[in-house]
Amino acid sequence: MRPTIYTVAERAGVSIATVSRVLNGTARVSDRTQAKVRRAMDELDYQPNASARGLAANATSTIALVFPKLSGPFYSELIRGAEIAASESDYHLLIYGASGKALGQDSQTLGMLTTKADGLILAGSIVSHCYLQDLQRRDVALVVLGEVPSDTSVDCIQPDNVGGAEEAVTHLIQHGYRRIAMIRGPASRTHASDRERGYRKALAVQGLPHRTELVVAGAFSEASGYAAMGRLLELEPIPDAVFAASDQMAIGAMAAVHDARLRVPEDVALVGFDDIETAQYTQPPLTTVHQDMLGQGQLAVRHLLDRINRAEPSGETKILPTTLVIRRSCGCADEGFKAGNSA
Amino acid sequence: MRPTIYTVAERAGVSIATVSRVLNGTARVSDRTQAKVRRAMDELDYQPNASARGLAANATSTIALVFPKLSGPFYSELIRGAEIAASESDYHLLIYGASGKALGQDSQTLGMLTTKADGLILAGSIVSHCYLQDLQRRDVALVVLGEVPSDTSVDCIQPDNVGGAEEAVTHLIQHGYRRIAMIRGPASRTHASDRERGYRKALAVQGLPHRTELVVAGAFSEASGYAAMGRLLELEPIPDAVFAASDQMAIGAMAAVHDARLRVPEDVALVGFDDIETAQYTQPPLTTVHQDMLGQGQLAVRHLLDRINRAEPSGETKILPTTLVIRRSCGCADEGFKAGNSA
DNA sequence: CTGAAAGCGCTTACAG
DNA sequence: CTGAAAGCGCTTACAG
Repeated sequence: MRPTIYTVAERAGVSIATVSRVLNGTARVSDRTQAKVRRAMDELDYQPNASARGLAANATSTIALVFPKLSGPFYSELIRGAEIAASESDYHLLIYGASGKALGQDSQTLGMLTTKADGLILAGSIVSHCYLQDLQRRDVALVVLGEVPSDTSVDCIQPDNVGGAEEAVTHLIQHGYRRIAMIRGPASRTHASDRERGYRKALAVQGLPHRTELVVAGAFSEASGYAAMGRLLELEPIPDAVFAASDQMAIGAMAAVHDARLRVPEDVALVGFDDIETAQYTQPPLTTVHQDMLGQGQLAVRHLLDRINRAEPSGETKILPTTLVIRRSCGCADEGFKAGNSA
Repeated sequence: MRPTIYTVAERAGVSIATVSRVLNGTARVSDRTQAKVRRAMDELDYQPNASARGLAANATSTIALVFPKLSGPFYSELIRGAEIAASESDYHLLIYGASGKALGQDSQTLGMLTTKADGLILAGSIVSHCYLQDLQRRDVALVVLGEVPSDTSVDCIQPDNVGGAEEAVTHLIQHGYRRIAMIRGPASRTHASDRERGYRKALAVQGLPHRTELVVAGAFSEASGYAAMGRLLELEPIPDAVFAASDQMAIGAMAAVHDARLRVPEDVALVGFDDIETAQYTQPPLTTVHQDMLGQGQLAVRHLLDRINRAEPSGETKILPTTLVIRRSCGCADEGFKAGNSA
């Protein structure tokens, strides 16, 4: 039915080895032969079979991107970045969302993915320690996006949580705010504690005291940010600025301020972290720390391809810089949006 | 190195055919043998090779989801829906973003995908007419998400553009608005003209005249919505309500209203279409027509799996219902968000 | 219920 | 520069 490498070889009057060579460019083929083969392929509309290639070459030209749950404001940019970098190298992207699966099943699935793809990118610290070790033992090419158990030696990619937070809080201090609170994330997440570390560091560098009552915990969600801000507004006096460890919490916090008949930034300034798309559209637009998910996706793929191609040693963690995006919630005035946002 | 079906067979003291049978459940195997085989598989931590299976069975258990460009506010929910439905049937999802590729190359890539996946979902009407015909001729299992050339007979899935628009405009009329404008999409898109059709239908049903000066064109982007609203605000009198054919245009329009020192909904009411995530966070929150991208993704995969498994005839187009999400930009009062949005 | 064997469509030493 | 041939790890008639 479908043309195979045999059909092409026959039509071109050469052996299948030769067809394979022009297909892959793995060896010199004379120009004349090459031309004959290409013509035959064109005429037959030949498509090499990916499974056969995968079996023979022991390489699939695909990368699997695994998510804990396929939701949240981040993963779309991540996928886009990964897809861009993958297609640059003629790789394909297999998406797996480990949504509601039991752990045991997950281990099975990761195994399966391992034969469908040449390497795995694990996003959002899904995989428990033992799976990681298991995958490493099997010598699966691997990179983790996000947090990683400290005692494993997997390659991993992270945003600069400490530096980003420090920059945000320093900016608030430069505005003249002195009573700066923080809504932090859950203690279990290293992302959260890194961002708190940045907050403290900024205070220390600028010579401000660190008051524990100004740090309240959230859970990275809007609702938890709303509640946390509620608690901060009961302090006397209320903080003059708040740094939230995620935009979602900042958005919740902003609603709490509105509901208390106060204004951002006049009564309380607010800065978030992440720069999710929504941050541009809050009222006022949210000043926040941009973490480049597109770039992280690209970097993850490129790094993984490196590991697939050269079996280098591993264990490094790459920190991607963040940038402070200044909008209005911090007290700065910005341009509004008719300027940009074309298309 | 890695265990194969031979390793397992040897260890279990059976033939590879038997191992294959318990792996796939394709034929009765006695309980005793089955147990032996399973134990051997466990002990060896055996993972069947996907490429070998693909080659032998001529089926890959994967579906490719192809995007014109992997961006915009929709595709993430679409991917999530597709992934959920795929994993329910033990399929995997291959993501391909036909970003900046030339058309010729795309044809090549679609061919390649065809051997890596058992079926294709084409999102956002990327594929020109001739590719579609080409794919159909090759008998590739196919479903299109979105617009489709009217003279082809591919299966396709669409939101109820006409009905959704009609419901939105009817809601505005019930609010008492009479001078209702529309910001439409580009004429080339059937989505756009379907939504305009719904607008006209609502006016007609409610006995309102259709004034051509109240319909201005946009390009589905924020900036074009901003510009379009600018033109509407020059009319005398200005419209008392505006239906925008996309949320992105509605968001641009809202900014134009603010910049003109007018208020939504007091001076102009506003309704969008799509219900992108941002719509909840505009000020005021945007009333809009929700189109269920998650559901469309799931439906697309299920439909495709049907076609893969039973080679039924094709050509139908499924219309998914939309729902009007009432927030505040239309003039209704809503609850605000501290109620919902937990986690 | 189980096995021997052919075949899926490629890649890649090995010769020449 | 080119070809003959083995092998990748499965599935699936065909026998029994």
